[in-house]
Amino acid sequence: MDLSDLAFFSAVARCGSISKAAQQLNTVQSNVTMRIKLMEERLGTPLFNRHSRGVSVTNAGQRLLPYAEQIAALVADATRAACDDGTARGPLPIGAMETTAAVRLPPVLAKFHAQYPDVELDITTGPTATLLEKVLDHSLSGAFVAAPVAHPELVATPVFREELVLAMAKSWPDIASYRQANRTLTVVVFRSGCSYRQRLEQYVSSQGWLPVRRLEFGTVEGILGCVAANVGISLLPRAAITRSAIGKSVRIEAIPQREAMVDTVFVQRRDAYAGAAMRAFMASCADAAETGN
Amino acid sequence: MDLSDLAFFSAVARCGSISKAAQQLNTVQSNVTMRIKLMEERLGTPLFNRHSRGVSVTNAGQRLLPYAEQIAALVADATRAACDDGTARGPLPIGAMETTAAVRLPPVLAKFHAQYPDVELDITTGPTATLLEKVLDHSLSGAFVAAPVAHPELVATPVFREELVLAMAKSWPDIASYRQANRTLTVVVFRSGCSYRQRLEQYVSSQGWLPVRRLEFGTVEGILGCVAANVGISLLPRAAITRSAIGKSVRIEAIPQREAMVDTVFVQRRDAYAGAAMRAFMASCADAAETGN
DNA sequence: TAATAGACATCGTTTTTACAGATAGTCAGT
DNA sequence: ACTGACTATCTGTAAAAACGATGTCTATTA
Repeated sequence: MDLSDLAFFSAVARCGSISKAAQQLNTVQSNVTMRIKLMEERLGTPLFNRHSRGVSVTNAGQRLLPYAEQIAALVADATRAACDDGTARGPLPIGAMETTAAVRLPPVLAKFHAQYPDVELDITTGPTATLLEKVLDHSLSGAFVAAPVAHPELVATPVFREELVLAMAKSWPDIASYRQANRTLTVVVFRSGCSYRQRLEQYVSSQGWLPVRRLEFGTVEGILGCVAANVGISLLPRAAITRSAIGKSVRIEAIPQREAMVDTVFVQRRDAYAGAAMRAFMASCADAAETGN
Repeated sequence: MDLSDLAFFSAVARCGSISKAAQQLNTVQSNVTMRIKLMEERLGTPLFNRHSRGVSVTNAGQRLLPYAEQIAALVADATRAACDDGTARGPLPIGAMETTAAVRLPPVLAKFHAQYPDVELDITTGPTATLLEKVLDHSLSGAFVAAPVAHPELVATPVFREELVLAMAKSWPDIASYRQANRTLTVVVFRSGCSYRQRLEQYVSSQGWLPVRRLEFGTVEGILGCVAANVGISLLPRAAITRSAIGKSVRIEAIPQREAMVDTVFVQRRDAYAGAAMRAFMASCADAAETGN
């Protein structure tokens, strides 16, 4: 069994079709057919059921599939490990929550890039759940997400600590009045999956502020804009508000410490190879965590 | 990078020589040279330093080596997993301590073989330490060794419990006399690495029986023969003595419970794929552990 | 029911890659 | 300088992979 065989197999399994896999692999269908056939002969067991609308993986294929993926990931790691001569360079795909990317990362990235110009940083923002998935499937080398993270395949290092505060327009009425009047409260939140959103909803319901109307946004600036425009209230890291230009025109109201404090951790796959670029990046983060926190 | 590339690389690294690796891989030297060269080109980093007496791995090679081995092991696992159609068959290399192999295994193996004739059992005996190494490097699928086993990559299942007893010739003088006379005691033991041997030496020294002369043997029968011939005393599982033909002509003396009881566990690699043959074998063991213990 | 479209299998040809063998170059020890 | 043990390179051959065209099967559709 060959590495390209495994790649062919994975592609066919993913696509559920030999023809589609051939396209994706930049080759012709007969080729893929042959390779799969050979593979099946060598293994002595069929990997796919053929039918008129494509193929479906057999039980044997199901058993093979996770291995194929793990092996591919390991080989990728191996090449990285071998090429890694100790100088930080090459691509470094990192994920971050929107707020972290907006508030904490800019100074870190600026310094890091100045120090290691050969590292091609690629920051992807998204909610915690999405980021974790991407780290797990190797499409991100690491990510900044909200604690706690408990997954056997991940390791988390605390980096930042945020105080979540309520943000509302200066002219926003006293919150207590909503409760008394049982008026509908509009909360401006990040898209589903964001852990800050969960905090806010939890807090809102603990305060008995239902019913609630939600407005979703993908960026800090978007949310703050809405808040400033008197659309609703939100829950954001204090730093995200104070450091934003619009932040000056919103009112901040603290919530109880126990519900306000949230740690931002940097997660990586436990088994992934941390190359020089990665190690340097983590060192920079640790630096930032100590000084700027 | 190809799987056979990794095999070539591993072989060269192991042999420290391209020529020797070529022999081992059943191919010619030029071939290996070329493959390694291509590999180095593709990786962009040299993997070996060439000198007149062979090659030595570079730092990059050192980093790659563990991956190469892990990937090879994974691929082997993957093929097993794919081929495994639920019927137990194929090779099943198992390790066992000498005493376990002599006393506990025969009935288990007999029954297992009757039930699963297509499994090619291959029992290797050796001391615990050696067996654990072999399980770790994938040359054994599992092994019966003395508890406790604490290794992150291994899982251990208790199977048998043995009572270790002192064995000596019928005419052997009272042990206390040795201590009083400060005479040299001869102990007949398994070769180094056996955990029963450790127990015996520990017990002997705890009793203040030094000085001691050691005689090493590799088999239960050999040890019992010596013991019966009045050469010395030994520490063995009670069952190993009572079930042996020579056992009738030796005297058994119990030692305190706390030092006598030892568990035999079955260890496997945590990450290895347990095929149908393996699962069936473990079921048989569990059976034997329940009924015959 | 016959035509059709989409999907996999098969076959012959071409291109690429791997292999074996022979030869040349390199370095340490004598 | 010679020798022995290695590795690098070159070359023709053999094997394997890729390609493109064609065949076959089946579910869908007119």
